[in-house]
Amino acid sequence: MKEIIKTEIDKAVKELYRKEVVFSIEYPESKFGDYSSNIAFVLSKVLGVTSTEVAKKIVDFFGQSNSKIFKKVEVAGPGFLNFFVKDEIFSKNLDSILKLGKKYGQSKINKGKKIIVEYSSPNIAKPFTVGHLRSTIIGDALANILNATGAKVIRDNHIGDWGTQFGKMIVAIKKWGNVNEIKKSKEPVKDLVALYVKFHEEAEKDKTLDDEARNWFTKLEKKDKEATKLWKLCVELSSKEFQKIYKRLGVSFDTAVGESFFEDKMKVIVDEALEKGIAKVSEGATLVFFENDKYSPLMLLKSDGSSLYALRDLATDKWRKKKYGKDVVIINEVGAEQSLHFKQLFETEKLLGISNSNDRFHIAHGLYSFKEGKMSTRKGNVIWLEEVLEEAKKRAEVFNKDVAEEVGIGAIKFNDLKRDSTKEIVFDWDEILNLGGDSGPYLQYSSARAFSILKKSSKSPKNIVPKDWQVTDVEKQLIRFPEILERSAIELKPHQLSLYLLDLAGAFNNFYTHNKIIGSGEGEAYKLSITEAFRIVLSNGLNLLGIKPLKKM
RNA sequence: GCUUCCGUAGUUCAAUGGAUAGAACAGAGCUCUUCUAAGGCUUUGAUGUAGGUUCGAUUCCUACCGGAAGCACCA
Repeated sequence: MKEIIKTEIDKAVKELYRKEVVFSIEYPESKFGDYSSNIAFVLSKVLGVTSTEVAKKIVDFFGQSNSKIFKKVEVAGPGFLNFFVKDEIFSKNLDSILKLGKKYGQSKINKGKKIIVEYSSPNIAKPFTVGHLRSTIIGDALANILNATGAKVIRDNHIGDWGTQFGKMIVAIKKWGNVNEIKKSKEPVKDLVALYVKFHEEAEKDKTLDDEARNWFTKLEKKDKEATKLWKLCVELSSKEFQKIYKRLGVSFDTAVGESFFEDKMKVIVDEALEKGIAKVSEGATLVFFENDKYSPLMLLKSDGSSLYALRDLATDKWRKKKYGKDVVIINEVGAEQSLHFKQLFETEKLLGISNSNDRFHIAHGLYSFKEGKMSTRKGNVIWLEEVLEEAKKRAEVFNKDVAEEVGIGAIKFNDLKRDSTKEIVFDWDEILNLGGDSGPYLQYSSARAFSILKKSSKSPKNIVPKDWQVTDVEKQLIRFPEILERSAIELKPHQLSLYLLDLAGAFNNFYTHNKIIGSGEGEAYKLSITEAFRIVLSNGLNLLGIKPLKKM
């Protein structure tokens, strides 16, 4: 719709002034019309005429042109152009919603693009905690949204199954653990984490432990048999645990290649970087130094010759470009604490010719912070994700018990998706498991409500507008969905979609309380078709966010 | 110390440089003999400070104050 209006204005301006200018279309407060534009301000600057003057001319133009889409065009304030859209546009839009169903709102703005969305990416040997939640939820929604705008999306779980932490694990298992007991344990991952915590406690006292751990990782990189065996054990046990959680969250991936996979693809990169003078050896370690010390140096190899994750990331991206094509766009959904790492990484990739500045993105999310202080795996004060899911489910039982799981997950996911991801969240059970107000359950409830209305009605929806029908906010909101989806995709911000769904549901609930379908008046069938359209759009939106629309609640 | 991100109602969050800064929660008051009241309707209440750019600044720039994160062998 926005595009249509933009074209109309463009035509008018070209005819009146023979100019091409960049301007915007906005959704104003409802009394200022359905759409508004700042075109008069922009033109006023270019032409040196007052904005009101320009605005008036454009209004006159539309007044005479007998527009097919505008009921009314007005000048307001210092030169805003307010557009009132004809009522039949909205019912025509209902037609396309009812006809297209699940396809309504899908767009082609990203058609032909290949996009890798890397998200979740847990570190094996560390617990799956609320910390991993944000990346998993936001990344999944982002992937869905990009997919719905025509991109070929590759969902990539870049599992952290390599690195010094495995040296630590191996030392801990050998010193304080028992392989057979771990294998038999009901919660092997918790046992592993306990060992990981023990390691850090002991390492505080005994500094040689860290050296020992680094040694073991070096051995692992050199394919030492014992090291590899213990490493495999950790990886297998953790993977099982992760699969369980992903299943519960309803998240899946197209590929989940661990960091270890890139072990044999790193040497070439180091050689190339050294040869081109991009990397230098300093104090025995290999590092990339940046122009004018723009960023602090990026370490590729430790002085003992073992690799660091920056190098593995370089190898990963090089491999991705080879596998998926040079034009593939790579998006990492990773916490904001790694912002510097990604800046260094992107810069280095540019120097090495792996990527350019248009095809690498870091979507940084703020961290969870805790009232009780920082959460740290190393110290063992963590909140396990499973705990959170269970608590959510328990709280959601105040609704229909049959859907407690879906409602609980919906609450957790939406809590993350409704806000701009850059901000940090203070972990607060009441906030995260919020079941009322602006929440996932509210949307699920609205969806169940619409389902129920449609199910219980004896009539079937008919999209024929009754006489004297006043266009409602639901109809006006419904028409916005495709634009919101595109905006979400362009800005890489799922919260735009979330907030829209809240507005939409609010408009519907309001509509519903004031438009009960009773008796056999001529408006009933039309009200039902609005309800059906709402049901479709809300379901589409919730599915994109990875939240289950419910039929019953 | 340096760098990055964030400061908006009592609280949690919105606002592609636009109009009277929107919601939700909490508080006050209404609202179910009618398809889901876990709803809906009223109502109280906010841009950290000081400058600058602009017709117009929550948004951009500068300084300061406050919070978080990062800064060479973790990821």
